[in-house]
Amino acid sequence: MNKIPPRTQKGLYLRKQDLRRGIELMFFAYRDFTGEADNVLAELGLGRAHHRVIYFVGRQPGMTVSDLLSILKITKQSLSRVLSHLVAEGYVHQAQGARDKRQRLLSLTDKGIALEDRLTELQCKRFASAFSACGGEAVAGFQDVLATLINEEERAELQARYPDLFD
Amino acid sequence: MNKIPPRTQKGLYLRKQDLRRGIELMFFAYRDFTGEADNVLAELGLGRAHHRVIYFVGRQPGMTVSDLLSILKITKQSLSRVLSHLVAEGYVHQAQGARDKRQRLLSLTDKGIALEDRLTELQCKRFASAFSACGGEAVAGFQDVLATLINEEERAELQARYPDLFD
DNA sequence: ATTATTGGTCAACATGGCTGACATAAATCA
DNA sequence: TGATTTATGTCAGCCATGTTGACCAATAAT
Repeated sequence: MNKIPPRTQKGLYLRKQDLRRGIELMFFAYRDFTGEADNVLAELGLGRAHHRVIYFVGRQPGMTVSDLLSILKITKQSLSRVLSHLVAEGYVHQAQGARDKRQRLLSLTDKGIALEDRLTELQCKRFASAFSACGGEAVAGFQDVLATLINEEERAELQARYPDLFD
Repeated sequence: MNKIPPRTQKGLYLRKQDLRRGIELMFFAYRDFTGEADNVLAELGLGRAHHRVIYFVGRQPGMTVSDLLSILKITKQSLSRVLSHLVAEGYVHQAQGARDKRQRLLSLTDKGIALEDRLTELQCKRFASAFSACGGEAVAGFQDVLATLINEEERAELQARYPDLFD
């Protein structure tokens, strides 16, 4: 309806130009955010999909394949390929579930932990540097906007799984 | 060196937990940010790679293939495949350069403009909604942190190309 | 006990990155 | 002018990572 955004203080960041800047910043920042880790992974014959698995298994050891599927939102067939590879290469350990023997409870091996540390350290350094440069107010805004960009249902799921994600 | 971040006000957002939150928010937000557009594209037999081309050509009509390559940072072979498809399907027009006849100056056809509008509108709505919900301070922080996450050289290039990206 | 659900695998296909080899035309330099 | 560099493109093939479909096995539900 309002092709021209309101001239109020409130609307000054809702001009088409500002919204497009959001799109562009997301594209460029995401690429560089993942780039360094991608390089390390490539040297090891791994890809970004492997990284995601290692990251989330590292964060929540003992999780099931189903847990992981609901976080990554890919098909179990896609995950299976990547996961099998990580198990074969000795990054991830699968243990039979006690309650349900079909389940494979996932955890990182020492080798997996070492890689997770290395990759997470790379990305954390980037964030630490950006956060320091921008300050606490900016960090809060960054977190707030990113959280709000997430689909509502998804955000509810995540909130349930990781209560501290949206402090 | 300091494994434990400083206990100062300044350091409160530099705990490992906060940095990991950054990693996770980027992952989830980026997925949902691209998700809706991906669905539209899939219906048209296009992918995210086509979207990027359409977006940046729409933003800067008359750009060359080289310009596009330096923005997207993929190989010309990869771009060629996607670009040929878009030209064949009538989304993108190529004109011979006047100054340099080797160049193909890229622009969107009416069909391309319509698609770009549709996709950008989807993503802008998401941003407008998040920006409104979070407020101007948060938006400024969001932009500041994302811009700082970009590699320095890359940021310099972008600054030169798009002077208003980092206002 | 049968059926439905859940957890996982194998096979095959598509997209979109990549490299290498090569062609062609235009611009630029010695 | 002739040689080199630049811009573009093509073909062929590889790899990573998404997708479906068919299927198997363990558990839960009736």
